[in-house]
Amino acid sequence: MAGSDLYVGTLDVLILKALSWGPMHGYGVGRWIRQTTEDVLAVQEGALYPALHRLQRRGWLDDEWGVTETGREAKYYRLTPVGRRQLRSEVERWRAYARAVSTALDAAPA
Amino acid sequence: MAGSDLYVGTLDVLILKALSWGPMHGYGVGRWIRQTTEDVLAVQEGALYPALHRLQRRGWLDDEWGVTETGREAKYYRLTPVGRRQLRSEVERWRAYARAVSTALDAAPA
DNA sequence: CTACTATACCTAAGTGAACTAGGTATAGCA
DNA sequence: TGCTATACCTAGTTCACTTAGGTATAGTAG
Repeated sequence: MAGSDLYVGTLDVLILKALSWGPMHGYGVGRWIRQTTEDVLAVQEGALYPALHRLQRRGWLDDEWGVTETGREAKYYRLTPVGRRQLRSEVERWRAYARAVSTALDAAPA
Repeated sequence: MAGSDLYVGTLDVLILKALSWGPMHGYGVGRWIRQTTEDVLAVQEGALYPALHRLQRRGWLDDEWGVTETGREAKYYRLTPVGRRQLRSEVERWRAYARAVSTALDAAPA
């Protein structure tokens, strides 16, 4: 069911943030998200790879094939300057949103 | 564009929370969300009314026609016991999710 | 040598929530 | 008389995510 795991729309900012640490391949982005959220967010590959392609189409990412530390082929993604600006704006959007929702949910009843 | 305003999936918990204050009509739920989030979230009616019907179909809400303080007909929604349990679980889901994402976004770079 | 797991990539089909963009009707006010 | 706010609604569209597969290789357990 759509939305049973991710709140739809929050994946992009997580991908951008992961790549702000430096170039990373897709599988690594998924691992980064899982690890930094302590398994709270487990991104399905069927969501992850299309999202990477989408962000690249929008000009937020570049890709380049490379080789991992363990000698495997992997496609490395890197933030473009536009992607970096997008990250800042998406982080701001998330913070304002999370603050607003949390305030609403913190109000008195139930 | 889908998701340009709401993170998809967060509307349900906001509706349930609004109704935890007591019975409220749909238009009032929209107003409650807008006001308690200080206009950060402005729910479109095309999202709000279908969501109310959806939650009712799931057995989380009851409805009853009534009259507002200003003498207008309005459909009042009320949480069912199941809806109240659902609210608690959705609030927990939101909190865990928001905590996880915020932690990820707070990490060092960019 | 054989399985199995983890790594690393991918896509097609389906779902469904939200957005867009309309519609109806009434109360109150200028 | 017209405008705004209130109060309800839905049809059509979009598109992110889930489900459910697929390929291929490195490393390890048996």
